[in-house]
Amino acid sequence: MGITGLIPFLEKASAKVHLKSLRGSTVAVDTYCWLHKGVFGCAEKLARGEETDIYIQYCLKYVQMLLSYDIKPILVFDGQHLPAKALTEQRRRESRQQSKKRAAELLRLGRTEEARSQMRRCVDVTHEMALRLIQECRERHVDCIVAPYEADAQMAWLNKAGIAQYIVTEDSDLTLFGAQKIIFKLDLTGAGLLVEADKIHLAMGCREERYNFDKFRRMCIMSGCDYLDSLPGIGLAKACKFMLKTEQDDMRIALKKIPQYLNMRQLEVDDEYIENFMKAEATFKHMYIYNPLERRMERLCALEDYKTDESYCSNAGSLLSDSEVAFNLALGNLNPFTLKRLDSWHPDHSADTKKPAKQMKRSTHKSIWQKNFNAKQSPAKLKQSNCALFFKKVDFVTQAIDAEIEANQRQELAKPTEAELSSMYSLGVKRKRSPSESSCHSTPPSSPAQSRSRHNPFAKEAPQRSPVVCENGSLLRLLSPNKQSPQRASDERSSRPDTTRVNALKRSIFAKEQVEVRSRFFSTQTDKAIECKAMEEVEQSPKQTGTQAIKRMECKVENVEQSPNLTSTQVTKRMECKEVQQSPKKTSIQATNKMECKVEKPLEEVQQSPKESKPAVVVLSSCDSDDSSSLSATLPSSQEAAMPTKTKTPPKLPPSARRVGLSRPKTSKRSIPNAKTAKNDDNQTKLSMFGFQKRPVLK
DNA sequence: CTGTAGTGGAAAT
DNA sequence: TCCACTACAG
Repeated sequence: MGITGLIPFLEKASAKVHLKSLRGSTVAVDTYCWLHKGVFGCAEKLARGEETDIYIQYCLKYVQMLLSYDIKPILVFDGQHLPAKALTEQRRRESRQQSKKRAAELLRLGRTEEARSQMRRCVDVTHEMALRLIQECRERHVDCIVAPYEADAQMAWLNKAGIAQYIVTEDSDLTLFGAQKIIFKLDLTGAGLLVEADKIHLAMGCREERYNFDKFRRMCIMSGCDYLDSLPGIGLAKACKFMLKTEQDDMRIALKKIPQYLNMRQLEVDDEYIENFMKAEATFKHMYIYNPLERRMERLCALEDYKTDESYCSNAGSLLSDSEVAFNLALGNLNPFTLKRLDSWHPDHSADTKKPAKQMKRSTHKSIWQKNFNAKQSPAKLKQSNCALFFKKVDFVTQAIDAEIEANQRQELAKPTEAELSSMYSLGVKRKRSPSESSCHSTPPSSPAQSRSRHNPFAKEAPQRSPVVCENGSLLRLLSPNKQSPQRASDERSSRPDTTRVNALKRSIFAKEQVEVRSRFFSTQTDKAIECKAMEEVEQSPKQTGTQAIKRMECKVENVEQSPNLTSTQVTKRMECKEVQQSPKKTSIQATNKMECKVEKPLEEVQQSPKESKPAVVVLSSCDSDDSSSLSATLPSSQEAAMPTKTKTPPKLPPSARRVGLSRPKTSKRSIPNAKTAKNDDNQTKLSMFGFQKRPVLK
């Protein structure tokens, strides 16, 4: 449900966000989203009526994650169905029943796969399931609240009242209820998409002074929402166009002008549509919510605020006459539909009957059900936590949480700053030496099983000692002689013994000390074999792409040297470099002249595999006036060995001197047109920046 | 060409 | 339910 296409439409009002930047704040959660996803994991069991708590554990995982970032979660649950939605709910229930029957039949026929898919369709999130989660949350001192009607309105109110600064949901309707900061698509790594209401004008493409929130809400309702289908042929784009065109505030008049303004003569706007439009708008504004501080039901916005006629509020719910019932409903003690009593928890007399189980993390935030809860505290807290380097010592009941928060903080501290990142330019190479390499010949390709484990970020490698880092310049020169000057590189090509000597030296050093050399790739004979393969692909590239501005190069490098004791992570066996957006106009010399390498660490990936070495994107970018010539190599994942290490930008040398000695490989009978030679050189240059040597000339 | 509407696959472990 | 993709209408 929700508004079709609203999240993409709000792209300009949204930004990626991570929970770590929300420390100290309070987040209202649309728990139905979590429950629904959790139910998916155990759909079969539930369909068969078996006992399971998989969905509970799934939700608790999210709760623990929020707590670990010192975020106070408030779990919000749906309450009664609105009369407007009763029909659709009825239909859904029937469809689920049908799925259930079909699933049973398919099972009898032995068609398990099909039965499984039907079972997924028939599972429903019941209030009993919600209550189980609520009970688990109570033990953890995590606030829960059941909305009288829709959780959306309840969360928007919590946001408006300053109790929750953010809302976590998957339902785009939240924006229409007037929530200010909404996080969509929150995942278990803590990343999500933040949509801010005060940026909506950017998405609508209108100046801030001409924008008001009503325009946006009306646009969404026009495009079709839960309470009103759209007029045929009207979607978000047309609705937006119309709302920006009209200055008429009275929708009863404005809506009549839709056909005229949108040049859709055949469109008919009848009075029924207009009435329903007014009702839908009132539903979003005035739905009943529960105010836990005052312990009473209220409208999300007072009728007086909009001078709305109460007759439009027939879909906005009705006030429960018995405040005790309303209170217990909000606490989750009652089944919202039958009002049957299922539990009798009361915040005022709830002693901790049980001691917390081992490792159970408890929230120490103030409860919204506490009599002295003060909503104003939270924004202040938030303000503090906005400081990038703000680390607050949290007085947690359990050490577990404290430790986890500290771990998060350490992790962040360990991340290089932007300045540090830009000063890095080389690939860090985490090398592992395998015995087979002592012969300086390329190792045979690893078995599929092996390579799979290397590609699996969760695959565990043997624990390793912390690497000793070498930044010694002369050692670097020794180890990586072909980087120093083209002259040397070409010398090396002509004199094999040199290379072997260097390799032998490298090996001895690697064997004796655990050294991580902060340099670009070493070039070895093993590498040469790889390079040959890579170069073949590079050669094809100009041919295939011709004069296209964007070339893609993929070099697959296999069997790079390994050294088991260097880093906590893995082995380089395969490296994929993708060249993107390489301007063909740039000559190799230009490109070489100003080429620099930068290392970027995508934070999300770092976050995802904190224990693994950090994945890196290596960007070799030309520093020419325009940035079009850049080469970025994405190392597929952390266990790929080529890892970033710090190195200073190499000294600038005159163009000729800085050509890193790779002449165009004159393989085969393929004659490459002159026009393409430059490009080819360019590629070679880039390869050389990775430490690849010239492809041996084959005659 | 733009925008809407319809279809099929994925969701969790 | 949401997303990506495609077909179709204006």
